[in-house]
Order: sequence, then C-alpha cells, then structure tokens
Amino acid sequence: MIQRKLGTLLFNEGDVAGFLYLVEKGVVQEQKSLADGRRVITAFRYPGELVGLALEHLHGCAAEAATDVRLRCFSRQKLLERIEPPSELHQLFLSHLAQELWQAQNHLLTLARKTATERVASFLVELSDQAARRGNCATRLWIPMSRQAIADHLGLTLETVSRVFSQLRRKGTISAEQDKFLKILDLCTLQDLAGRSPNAMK
Amino acid sequence: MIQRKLGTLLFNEGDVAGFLYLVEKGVVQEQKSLADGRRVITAFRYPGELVGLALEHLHGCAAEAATDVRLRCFSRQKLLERIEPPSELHQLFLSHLAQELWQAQNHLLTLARKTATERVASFLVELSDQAARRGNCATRLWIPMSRQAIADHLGLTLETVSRVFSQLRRKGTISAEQDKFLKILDLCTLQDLAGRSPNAMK
DNA sequence: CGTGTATTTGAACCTCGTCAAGCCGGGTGG
DNA sequence: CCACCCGGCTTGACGAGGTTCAAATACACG
Repeated sequence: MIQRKLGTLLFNEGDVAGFLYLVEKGVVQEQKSLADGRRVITAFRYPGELVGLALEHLHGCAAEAATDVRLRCFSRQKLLERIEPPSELHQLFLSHLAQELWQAQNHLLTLARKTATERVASFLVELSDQAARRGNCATRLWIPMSRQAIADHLGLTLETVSRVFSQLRRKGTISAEQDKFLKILDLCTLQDLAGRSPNAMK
Repeated sequence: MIQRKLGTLLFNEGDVAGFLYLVEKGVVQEQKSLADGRRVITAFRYPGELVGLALEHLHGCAAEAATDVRLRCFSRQKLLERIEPPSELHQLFLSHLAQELWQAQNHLLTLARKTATERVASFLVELSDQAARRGNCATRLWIPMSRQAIADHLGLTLETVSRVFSQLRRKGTISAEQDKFLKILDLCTLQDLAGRSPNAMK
C-alpha cells in the first residue's frame, strides 16, 4: 500500500516490470513520450483498475500519478508463477498479443503528436524494422497498398501522403522502384524524422 | 488455405471470432470504422504474420485484403483448447489484456479521424460508460486531471480542450460542478458527437 | 492503343495550434 | 480578514499545417 503525490512517476517506459498496481484512490495516467517531450496519455486509470500489467519483461508505457493517489502493489513475478503454465504455444500466443499491444500504443503516439512528415517516416522505419526482423533487406521495402490505405493508417489524407513521399524523393531520402518497391537511400534521416521514442523495443 | 482478392473483407468488426489467419502472400489490413466511413487501419500484416487472433469471443477489428492474398486458416476453438488452462486468475489476466488492447485500438480511431469536439465527446462518453460499468452515476463524472493531461490524451492542445468544454457548456450539453465534477445534461448529443462505432463492446 | 483508376500537383480554405492577455480560485502572509 | 500572488483555466487574434476541391499526369489492364 503506497501513496504518491500528483506528478510522481510510478515507473518509466523501459523499466523492468517488477510490480503492478491496483489504483485504490485517485487517478494514474499511462503515457508514452518522444525525446522532445511530446507525449500521449494512453489511458487514465481510475480506482479499481490495474496499472502496469506488462506481458513482457519491460514496461511499455510510463505511469504517473495524475492526482494524489493510493495504490496497492503486487509482485509481477508471483502473479506470473501462479498463472503461467509455460507451454510453448502459450508463450507464442502471449508474445503475439504483447507485440500487438505495443504496436498499438506506439501508433497512438504517432497519431496524437507527430506531423505529417514524421508519420510517414515512422511508417517507413517501422516497415524497415519489420523487414530486418524477418531477415529481408531493410532498405528495400515492398509497399503494395494504396495511398488511401496508408493515409487511413496514418490519420492523413491521400494527398498529404503523396506530397510527403514526393518531398522525401526530392530530398533524396527515398526513391521509387518497380512494382511498388521503395528504396530507402538515407535511413538515418528517416529515423531522425520518425523521432525515436526513448527505447526502440528489441 | 484460401485466396482472396484485393478489397475482400475477411471478417468484420463484431463478427464471431471463429478463425485466425496466417498471411502467406500479400498484405492484410486490420481496421476500425465510424458509421460515416471514416476509418483507421490499425495494422498492415505482411506474410508470416497472424491476423484475427482475438482474445474475446468477437473480433475487435475488421480485416480486409490490402492486395490479393493467400492465407492459412486455423480454428480459434482448437487453438484455445490447446493453450488455455481456464484458471480463474488466468481468465482475469487475459480479459484485462483484451480490454487494454480494445481501448487502444478504439483510441487509434479517435486520434486518426475525429475532430476536436468529437474527441472530447468520445472521452466523456467513455468515462460515462466506465462509471456505469462500475455502478456509479453515468452522468456525473469525476474529472480531476488537468486540461493539459486531457489534451495529451486526445492529441490536442489545452486551449482547444478548454474551448470545446466551454462550447459544450454554452450549448447546455454539460455543466461544471464543484470539485472537478462534471454533469452530463444531454448524453445523447454527446454520444452522437462521439460517433458511435458500429458496435459498442458490451 | 484507349479507357479507367491511382497518383501527383496546385490553389483556396479551414480547423486547430500558437501566442498573448485576462480571469478565477486557493493558499499565504501581513 | 483581506490583499496579494501563483498556477491553471478561459478567451481572443492570428498563422500554419493539413484538408478540400480540382485538374493534370502516370499507370495498369484489356
């Protein structure tokens, strides 16, 4: 049973997930931030709700007291021991979910706070990371979906997406290839534009 | 092993989750829509990735072929039988995750496609639903967090949030009370503004 | 080669962000 | 008890980034 004052950080993004908390009084906010301070609050947790129930070893969001709060702590270790029959299939299942949640929360930050150019850059960097994870070339991306689909992913219009692509082409950051393939000429610039969030998960 | 043409719906938001799919060729997009057609694509799934692994009985997102695709189907039932030792604690754990994921994906739609007024309305309606679920009054909300925190939740500035609140007050949709409490005078208007997504979970 | 669709580009417009001033409420100290 | 101060909130004026509408160009398919 612990108390915290308004504004106190309970844990940070990337911290080892040692505990989870039950909010008893007050409100806790879970949040993700960019290096320059822009942030999204992914959720407000009211009394009776859990905070910090991480699937992975590390916390995916920070948590901060949005008011003065009273919390009850639980050891994540002990909880997991009681529920996790570590079958392999089960592990796969959970890690898939963990990734899905992580992607969603990351995307919340993109949609809440990034500019058009930053959104497109984030999209390309993400595709690049995924390609690399899969053992493919990280600078030659297959992008078969329409501008409209990309726009609907990034919360923009197809015209804006098109303009940003043109602009990146003109600056020599990317170039178009045959058959819906795109070549990344300057991955660093793209990563800077994407605005690395503090920790890049894996 | 099934094939689908570009644009085909694999399953819709709210469908019973009978199957999950492994993408073998092409790209699948998972999406959520508003009644008027605005939408967000929560993820693009490339070959090797899973689509439709629902925690709950119903799909939280629709899935559509973003290109011509080839898929491998799996029965969700059979998968669950093999991994789920239905201990009570385990169930709680999973349902918590399910809700967290669902909230995140819902919020993606809000951030991607809703106007400032719609975002604030969605926020209030969500708080109202949560209060009701907890057995509290659905039209008297405790909103102790700062304007800045709400803005960071909704991807707006504190000034815009403040203006929208003022505007809703002037229209008689809400009214302020003592101690950070807010009275909802016209829940219907608020729900309309929030733009009910097709199915409102529970 | 011709038709239809997707993409690019341009120009005008609008919503929301920025900057700045004023207001309200609560706490402090004279 | 009241004047003052400080932080958060509200309101206004203005500007910028992105949307909308429209036209031109590129591309795919028969």
